Amino acid sequence: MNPDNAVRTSFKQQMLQAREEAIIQTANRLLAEKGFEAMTVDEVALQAGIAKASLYKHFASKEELAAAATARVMRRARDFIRALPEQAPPLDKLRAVLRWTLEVKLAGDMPSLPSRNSTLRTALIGNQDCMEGWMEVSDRLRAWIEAAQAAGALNPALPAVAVLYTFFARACDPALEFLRIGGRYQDEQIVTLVLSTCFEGLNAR
Amino acid sequence: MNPDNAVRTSFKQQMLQAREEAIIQTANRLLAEKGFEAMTVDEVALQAGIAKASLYKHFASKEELAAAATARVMRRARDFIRALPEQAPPLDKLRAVLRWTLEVKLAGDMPSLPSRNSTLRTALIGNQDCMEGWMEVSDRLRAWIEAAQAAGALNPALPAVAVLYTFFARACDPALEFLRIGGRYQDEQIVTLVLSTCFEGLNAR
DNA sequence: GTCTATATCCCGATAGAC
DNA sequence: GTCTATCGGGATATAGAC
Repeated sequence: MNPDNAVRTSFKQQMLQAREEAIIQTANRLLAEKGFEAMTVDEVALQAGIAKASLYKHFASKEELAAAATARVMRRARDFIRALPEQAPPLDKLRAVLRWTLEVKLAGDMPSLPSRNSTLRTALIGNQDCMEGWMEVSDRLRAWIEAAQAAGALNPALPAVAVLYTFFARACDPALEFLRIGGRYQDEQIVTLVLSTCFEGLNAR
Repeated sequence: MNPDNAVRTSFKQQMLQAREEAIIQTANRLLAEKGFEAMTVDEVALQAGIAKASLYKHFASKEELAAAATARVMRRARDFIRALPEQAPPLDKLRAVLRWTLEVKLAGDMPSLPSRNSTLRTALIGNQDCMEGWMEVSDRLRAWIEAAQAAGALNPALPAVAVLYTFFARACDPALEFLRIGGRYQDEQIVTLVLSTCFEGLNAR
């Protein structure tokens, strides 16, 4: 096997992977924009500059495509979490993760998936990348939550899992869109507001 | 015109209105269960025990049907708000409204409408009942929010509109479903947890 | 107004040539 | 693997009899 062959193969594979990444990015944006049900495979293919039949060579179904997009954002979250300084206070890290989440959502990059659709749930659970990312993210956040509670920074009366779910729920909080549509606040202010209401609550202190 | 005629007409109209209410209730439940896109008119008609063509005599489109369901829940919210004792502390009333909202959601009676679908948005804005209910609810809540802030009960640093949107957002908070699926908490505990995280925040006090 | 039956369209998925 | 062209199913909406 001559080297040219190897080079050409590698190049081809790189092109393929790049195209696949482009498809996933497009799907990701459309999922964020209109949700799983309203997103059509035609639109993804069109905006990705590829024929629909070609897309189906990469992903066996619309559900698998959405799962790939979900796995991607899970990987991004995992990487962000891993990159946080180990010795920082847990509460700071949790705030940083929530800030990151809100910024991704405001950037239009947070896929919004219905928790009700059963076929999609199956695809998400069946996707190993997706599940692994989710589990690592959950485990690390839960550990930080419990550490923050032990340190007296987070309310220890709340079950850790409830805090965790509260974080996840903020990833699809429509309050951000409401505030943006209102037009009175910049994205940075919106993030600060939601961070504040989430951690400090609505009550006066 | 003899009285019998009037009675019969009134009776017929009552029957019609009752049937229409049944249709809206069914749509409301399905909207809560699976959302606007996944809900089908066939299913609404089937579960309401009516032919689809008959349903379309009452509502010109799927969007108008969803708008009617939305108007209904808006009316219910308005009635609940009106019935609260005028002299109660604003914060108590706000907590009562949020509690009512969460209980309605847990009961499967809170229609979940995508904020992105443009045709649905048009129908909602075009529905006078829907808009009137929304405006009255918003106005009353905003007044209570500002009063609570003036009384030092709610954080005065938060814009009242941000607090308002936070309330509305809780009406479609997936954290409730997550907690229920987890199976470790009863509905009453879930309501208490979300109320606490919303008003007192996640931080220790 | 209610029904059965149907029109019409759109979408997910595939066939088959290249 | 990519394309054009198409299938098959299901959804919204309507026709027309009663």
